[in-house]
Amino acid sequence: MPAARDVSGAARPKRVTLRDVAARAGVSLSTASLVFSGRGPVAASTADRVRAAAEQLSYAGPDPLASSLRQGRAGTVAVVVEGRLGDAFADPFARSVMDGLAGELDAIPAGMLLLARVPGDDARLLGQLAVAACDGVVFPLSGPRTDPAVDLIVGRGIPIVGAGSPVDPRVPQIRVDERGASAAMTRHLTTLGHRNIGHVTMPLTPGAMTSVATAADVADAVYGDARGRALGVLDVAPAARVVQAASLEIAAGMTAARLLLDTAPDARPTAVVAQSDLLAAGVIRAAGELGIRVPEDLSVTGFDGLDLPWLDYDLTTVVQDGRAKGRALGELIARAMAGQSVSSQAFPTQLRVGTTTAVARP
Amino acid sequence: MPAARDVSGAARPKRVTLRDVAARAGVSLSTASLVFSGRGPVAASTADRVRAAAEQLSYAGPDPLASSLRQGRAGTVAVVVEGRLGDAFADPFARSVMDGLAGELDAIPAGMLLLARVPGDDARLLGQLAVAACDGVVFPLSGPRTDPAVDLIVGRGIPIVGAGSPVDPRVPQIRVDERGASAAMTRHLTTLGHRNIGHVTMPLTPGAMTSVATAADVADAVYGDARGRALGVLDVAPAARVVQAASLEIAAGMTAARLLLDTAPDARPTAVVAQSDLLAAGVIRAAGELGIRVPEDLSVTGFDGLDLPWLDYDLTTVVQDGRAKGRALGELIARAMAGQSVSSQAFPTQLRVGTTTAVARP
DNA sequence: CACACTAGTCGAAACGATTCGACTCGAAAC
DNA sequence: GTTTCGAGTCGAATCGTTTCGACTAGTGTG
Repeated sequence: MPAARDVSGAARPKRVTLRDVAARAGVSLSTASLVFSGRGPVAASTADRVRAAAEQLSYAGPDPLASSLRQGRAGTVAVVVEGRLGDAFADPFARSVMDGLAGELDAIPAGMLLLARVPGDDARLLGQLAVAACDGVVFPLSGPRTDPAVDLIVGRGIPIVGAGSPVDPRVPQIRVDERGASAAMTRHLTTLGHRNIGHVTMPLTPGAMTSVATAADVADAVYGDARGRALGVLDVAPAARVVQAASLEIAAGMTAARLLLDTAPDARPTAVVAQSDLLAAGVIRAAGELGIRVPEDLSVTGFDGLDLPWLDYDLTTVVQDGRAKGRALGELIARAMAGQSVSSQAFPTQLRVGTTTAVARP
Repeated sequence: MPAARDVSGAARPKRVTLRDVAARAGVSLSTASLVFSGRGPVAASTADRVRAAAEQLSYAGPDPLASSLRQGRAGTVAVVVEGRLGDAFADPFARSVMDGLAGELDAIPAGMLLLARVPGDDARLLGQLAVAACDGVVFPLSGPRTDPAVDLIVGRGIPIVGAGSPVDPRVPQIRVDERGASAAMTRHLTTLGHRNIGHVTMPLTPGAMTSVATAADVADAVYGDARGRALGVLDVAPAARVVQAASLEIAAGMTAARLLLDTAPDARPTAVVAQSDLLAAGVIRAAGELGIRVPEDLSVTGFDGLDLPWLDYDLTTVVQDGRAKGRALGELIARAMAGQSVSSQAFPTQLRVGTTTAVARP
């Protein structure tokens, strides 16, 4: 057979395979395989000969694809993040979850295939999942409550785990009691005497714009954690005015906050529950620009428990350990991939009172 | 053959393959393959029969591993980030590069296999690269100037591209003139009359601690872009005092800045060149805490051109379009994977003067 | 009516490894 | 002296596709 030629016309030498190495070392293909996998008993002298042959032929080790096919495992876990990559990782909490998850995947060991659900192009994610070589799929971040990808992945016989979404009996979860934690936070504020409470939600639906949200909007929310947290607020403060932020960024929190705060002082909420720390930072910033003092005139709360050194406050927030959450997800998918049956687990949060909440002014 | 049984003892039905589908549809294996790949002429009626059979057997499409093996392409590109995942994405500029890169990989199309160079565990990355199924490797972020991984990857016959690192004739680059841009920035300051200039570098070596760096430290730096930027400063201001930050975070910039600023006012630099916008933000913050006014008492410059809405200044900085850089990297690896010969390209930057630099006080 | 051509289909040969069972051979056990 | 055993090695089957070349039947051309 002549050497293969690629489009550019350059001669491409035939690839060296384990067969070539075995031939050169004067052993059988199977023995050579045993040397590289270290799985069987091989005489030291034989092993050396094989390795020497590999060296001479500059054989770089067994082809991952062939190896994977034979072994029936891709050695890879698909991880789906919500939104474009640059946005998905803008949230420090998301980063800490991913960090913990990455550590566990390393330990399996498994590679991490990163897939993004680009807003407005759901088909792309489905297509990628259909052809992706992976042994498991993780949804580590808040995503849509229902997801057609689940059918597809289950159809391929691959285990899935999530962090609250997609909601499906076939998807074991590391589950945070968003609603309960959010209700507890709101109760903290009512206990301080706040009666007029505003709420800034994360986006309730993909492509959300900054807007006032009705109870129906909340109930119909696509994103499960935003929905849960909003419901928690409404459980305790049914009259709360709810504003949806357009993204998780500080600027979005500012914009949303203005909808609540830029009004007559006596109609203005005395407390704002934000669904994330970054949104809370935006609220505080917007308050500052409007001359509203925190916490004297306005109490502000967040969610996640981030370390925000540049914030001049110690934010009252709901602390969850993102890295631990990521690790828990990693352990869950590892067990599922090992064929063990796994079930959803509760993940703890803790209310931490800082300097951004105070008793309501009389 | 009896149904395979896994460790847990649960019966696992034999996997349905294209062969089963073909048999059920009453066509040959090759024809069935043609239906799914859409590569050959197939009668519409035949195609329908095959698809119907697939539906009935709940066949989810060709196995990616087998398909990849046969086609000789993994459909995946490995992307190496520096440091733990949570840290690597803490830098907004890194995120924008990754975002642009992800977009181009989608277009190839290719999956993105994310690998992290965890500090202190170089072996892990090597091991992962040795067994990872991928058609190309991208080093989109600043990494060590030399990297043993290059030999490994080249040995496997896989193309590599980078953004300035690793420095190796076999690695085409999207290259920024770090040194020139940094020198231009420093010249901006000397033109404003600054004579005593401080410099805050990104980590020069893995595991760096906050510390004063000598010219030799700079010359020996492991990380290429930190080295280039520092050399640029020293080109114009050879007497500049150089302090190395321990990370890319704001807090690290603050710590480093104190080493320069917490001193007698007449010995203190009148300008600080920081190697990134986030470090610059830390410098500004540290100055504020020390009662040093920016820009009246101290000019501060950054690098990258991030959008920092929470910073009360318009930072003087070197703007580079991270997303475009990521796209350029994606195009480069795409061409290399297509067998075309590719070569390094220059990537433009632009000096943008903001409100953090002013003429030196007399 | 012979001819070339195309659309449609198929069988068989890869792709590059892993793994199972069988075989050989010398050493230890009885 | 036979039997047993384990270490070491090997041949062959297998993983699930894609693709190449060959084949058939029908269609249009001369």
